[in-house]
Amino acid sequence: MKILVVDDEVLIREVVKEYLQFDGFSVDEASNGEEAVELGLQNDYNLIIMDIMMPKKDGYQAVKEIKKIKDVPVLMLSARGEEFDKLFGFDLGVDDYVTKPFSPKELVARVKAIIKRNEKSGTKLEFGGLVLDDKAHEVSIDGKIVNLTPKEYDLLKYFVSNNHIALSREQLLTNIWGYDFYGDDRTVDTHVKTLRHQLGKYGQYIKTVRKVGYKFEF
Amino acid sequence: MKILVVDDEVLIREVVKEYLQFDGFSVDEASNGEEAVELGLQNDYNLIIMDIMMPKKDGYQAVKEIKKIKDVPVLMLSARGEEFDKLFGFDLGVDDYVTKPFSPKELVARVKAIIKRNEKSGTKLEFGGLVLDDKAHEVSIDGKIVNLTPKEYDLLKYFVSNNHIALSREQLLTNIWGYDFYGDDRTVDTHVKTLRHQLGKYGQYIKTVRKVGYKFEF
DNA sequence: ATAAATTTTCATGATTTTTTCACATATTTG
DNA sequence: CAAATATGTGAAAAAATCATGAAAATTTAT
Repeated sequence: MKILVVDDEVLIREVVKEYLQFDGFSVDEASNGEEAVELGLQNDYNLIIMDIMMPKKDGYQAVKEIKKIKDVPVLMLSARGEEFDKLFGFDLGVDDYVTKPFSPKELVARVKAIIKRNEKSGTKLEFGGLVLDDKAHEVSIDGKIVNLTPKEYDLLKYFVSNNHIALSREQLLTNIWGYDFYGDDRTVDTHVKTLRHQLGKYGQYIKTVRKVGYKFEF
Repeated sequence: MKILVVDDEVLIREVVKEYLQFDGFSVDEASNGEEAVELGLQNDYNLIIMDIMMPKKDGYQAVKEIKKIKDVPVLMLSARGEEFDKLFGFDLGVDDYVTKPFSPKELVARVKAIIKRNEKSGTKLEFGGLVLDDKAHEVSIDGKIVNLTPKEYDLLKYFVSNNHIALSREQLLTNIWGYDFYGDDRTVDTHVKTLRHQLGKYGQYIKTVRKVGYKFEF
């Protein structure tokens, strides 16, 4: 769960960050609209918390530019007195807003509410930064999508859904390749090799179980 | 546009009602949870504004009972200090909340925001410059209307309403062509080809999921 | 009824993926 | 330690899958 906090006041950023991190969110910061657009387009955030009044590029403009390209939820921070109408009248597609000064607790509650609304029911298997989204048929490491071949994907899925369980080559073959696979046992080895390589630092979690096969252990 | 305002304090109801009516909403009132449930089930409201602390039946309970039967947007009113977590931790499906004391202007802004959200979801699906207006049965790219064939339209609609979800050819065939289609799987491929072509630079967002099918991913 | 538009089929070639296999490296056993 | 056994690796062969274009079939409009 990644959130981008955009505000020119470092103090506010820090407080918000702390609270969000306490609740398990990973937080990036930007101090103005330009930085926000840059980060917002580069990364996939679950939410962007955006101040309105900022130097270089204000919050309205930044949101507009990001939303043009990406569909990401936005919560606006506005100083009390700033026009609400401006926020909603203009079709920015803002999900929520909070007026300053705000209680961090309330902010976090709203953040959770937005994320919940936007959550596509989780068929996600997560192991640290390794995420397998079965619905999307997609694997990512530390937020970056890894392109796995179909077999690699199936293999990984089978591994992670059998965390801590040693799996024989035969078992892997019958369950992933199908009962009618008559090829070489060692085919598994090759796929484990490529999969380990694809998973980078998470490759080590596929452990070799000598004389038996392999197991995933996180 | 009909809104139900539920609060045991008549003064609050009156103020809220006045502001909403000024903005062209039609407003009903209820002074406790029981009345709220009754009215909520009888009428079709675009929104229910619900206080939490009330005699006879509290706001939580009332919302729960109404939501069980009907899918209607809800905005909760909570006294400052009441637990936010309770609202969101429990899966009530509340759309927003406002803490007392609130500025009527803010309340109205939030009301408009909720209604807008719920309207939008029915008719227009937007992904950057790609807009599918289901009411108009029309697709446009960067403001320019694209002439899609019926199948292309159906296919795109199914894709975008399943953003981030991998769809098998079979799934696409049964859901778009109908369960009684007995033709070739590969028909899908051809339509994806033409659709991609029609969508120009947005064609790339229909991704091939090897060995499975396709997915739209924006 | 004829023309136009749309949908479907299908064969082709390009591309990606899977498998095999030989050799390298590591571990266990006698 | 040496032999035996098991796994890691790279490259090449084999296989599978997809994009594409064109033609046939079907539906819709004129």
